[in-house]
Amino acid sequence: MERSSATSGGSTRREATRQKLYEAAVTLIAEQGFSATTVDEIAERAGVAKGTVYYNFASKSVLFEELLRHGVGLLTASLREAAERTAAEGGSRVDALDAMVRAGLVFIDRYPAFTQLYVAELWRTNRAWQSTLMVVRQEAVAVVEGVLREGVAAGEFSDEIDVQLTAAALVGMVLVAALDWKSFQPERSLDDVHAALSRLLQGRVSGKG
Amino acid sequence: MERSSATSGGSTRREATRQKLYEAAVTLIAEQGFSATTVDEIAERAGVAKGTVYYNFASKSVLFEELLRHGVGLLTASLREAAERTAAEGGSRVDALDAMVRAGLVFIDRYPAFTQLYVAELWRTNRAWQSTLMVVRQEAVAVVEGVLREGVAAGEFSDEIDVQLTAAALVGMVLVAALDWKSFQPERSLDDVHAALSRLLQGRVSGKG
DNA sequence: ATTTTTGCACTGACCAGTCAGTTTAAAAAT
DNA sequence: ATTTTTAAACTGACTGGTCAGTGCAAAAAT
Repeated sequence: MERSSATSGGSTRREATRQKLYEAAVTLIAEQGFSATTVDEIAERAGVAKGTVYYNFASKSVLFEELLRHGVGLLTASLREAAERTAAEGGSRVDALDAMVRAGLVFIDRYPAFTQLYVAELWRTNRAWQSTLMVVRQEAVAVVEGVLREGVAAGEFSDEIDVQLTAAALVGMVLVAALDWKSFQPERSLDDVHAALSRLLQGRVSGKG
Repeated sequence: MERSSATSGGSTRREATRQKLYEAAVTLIAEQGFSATTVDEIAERAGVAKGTVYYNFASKSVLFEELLRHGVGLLTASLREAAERTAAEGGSRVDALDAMVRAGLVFIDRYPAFTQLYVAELWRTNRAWQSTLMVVRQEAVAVVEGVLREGVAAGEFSDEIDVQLTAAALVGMVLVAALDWKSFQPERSLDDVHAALSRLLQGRVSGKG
């Protein structure tokens, strides 16, 4: 298991330990919440000594904050990639929105525990990691807002839409539908769920279809 | 003795105390989460001794469960009323959906803390009140599903829509948009937010408008 | 040789739940 | 009317347990 360090000083062993801790923490916190999850549990599930947690992270809160940043970083990158790919392929803004819906679903499909945890913490106030959460939320929502704004500028969307609120509503639509999917109809395919949301997104609900 | 408890107003001493405890608990738990909120805090904010909490509720969890039931009961009643009123006035199913969106917004406007708390707990697993939450969620979503199903039967909605998933998506849309409203643009009026969501609901996003 | 991990004992703060005793107010007795 | 009785409602100090974080010497990995 030798992994030569192409990058500077950063040790690979340490990184692997941190990754194990992220994975252990994310599922436990998703299930139980931050306060109800103990550091001993996290260490045990990660197969690591408690001292190692504190060797790698300053505190339980810091571990959680870095976990949040890590996870949302993945989501944001994925959304951005979807929007850019669509644009490069000459798709419309609606196509871009649709591609982002799918990217969101793929993310939630792959990291359901992280999504649960994120939703559970997002609207809390008076918490230590409040500011981290705000920053990280804004990065993700901003990608959606960007596409909406471009669409309005290009005359593709009505200039009467409320960009900020509409972005929030779209994110909510995907988030809640996907969590419902995972919780109550896990046997359904991603394509299936995507198709249902596309229909809603494009207003193809009314009418006999 | 004979506490004349049947006075329909429900204004026995005990009932008043329980109400105070609900109000104290809902804001604290919304801010901090269940585990991070102590019974001492709840008692203090309610202006009551800790023992009183345990005189009125079997445990901290039971207090929370009854709080959940209480709150979702209000929401469900409100959604149902909105749907029925619209039908009685001869409105279409889209009108009913729209009225329910507004009822949801009104509820969140009035009980923002409850909404926060509800969303934060809804998708958690392995929690004591899991089953309570499921039941209570289903009651609320079922109202939306009912309207969608009627609409499909009446040919008002496409028979290709996925009722369950669409209902979840609609609930999510309103929930997330409203929490965003309260968190980041609290100065906006309810009508304003409602208008933005109506537009999205009716697919009036694409096009120059 | 240095970084990282382990194992484990320890501390001090914190907290859910208990319980013996006190207050409240309505009913019964005088 | 006034006093006495009763049961429900409430109080708050106390207990037993839990948990984040520490300290450190030895071991393992690089």
